[in-house]
Amino acid sequence: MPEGHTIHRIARDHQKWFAGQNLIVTSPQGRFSDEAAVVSGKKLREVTAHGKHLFYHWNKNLIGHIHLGLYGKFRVHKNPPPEPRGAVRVRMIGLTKGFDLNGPNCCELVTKAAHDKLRLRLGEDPLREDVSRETVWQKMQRSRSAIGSLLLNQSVIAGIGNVYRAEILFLLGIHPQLPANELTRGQFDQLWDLTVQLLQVGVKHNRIITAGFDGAGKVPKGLRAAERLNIYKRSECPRCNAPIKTWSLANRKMYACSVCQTLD
DNA sequence: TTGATTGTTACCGG
DNA sequence: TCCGGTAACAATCA
Repeated sequence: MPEGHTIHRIARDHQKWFAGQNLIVTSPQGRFSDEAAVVSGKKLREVTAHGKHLFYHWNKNLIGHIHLGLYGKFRVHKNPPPEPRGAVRVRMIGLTKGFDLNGPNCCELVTKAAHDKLRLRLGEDPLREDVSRETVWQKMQRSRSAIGSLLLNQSVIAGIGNVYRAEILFLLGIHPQLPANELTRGQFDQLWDLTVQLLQVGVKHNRIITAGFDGAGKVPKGLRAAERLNIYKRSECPRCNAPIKTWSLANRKMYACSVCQTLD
């Protein structure tokens, strides 16, 4: 389900709802039982996000690391919590509400050292305040990989997924197979600014919206899911009606307009 | 029942 | 070392 905007939204919500509280942490279906006991009843200090990774800081050296992968899902509920649905990996209960977590790719307790090491592996997160656009520019300059491949590479930019990749490249008229080191500085700056803008819109509205902006960049309201996107899962270009081509790039399905997005 | 999926990682070969 | 391709894993739904 998630790209970076979802994860940052969750971090923001969980920080607001649970930070400072002594959460009850359980693992109804096991697979996190020992870890749950370690942190249950301890005060949760802070919830942070980097790319698609979530971190629950109980203390300096005791950090919950969650990655949702393709299927991971949080279900937020008011107290008292309902019966667990499906294989609930971990359940946290705060003062007024709590959540169940199903199907995460990763759900573990890590030390500060492991947390730092993991974050070193990750690239720049456009949604974080400590982000460095120059680092991303340098990595792109050094890579002959297709730009459509690099955008999904979490060690370059952390947080972009398959939907944003297709939408960003379409909006800029860049062919996904363009080698990253052939991007001009101007193109890169455009790409970066658009990425930051779209991800921020995503966090604010809790959904991916890349279509229907007016001249002032105002976010449209009341659009159906299919109308919020330009090209992802479409068959015709909304701009020129040309057929949209699809192929596999970096192991995921790429969508691009056969006319608007050309090489050179 | 089948196939697809808003993801990541390891491994292999060029 | 870089890079692309492939498979494995996770859970849900149309």
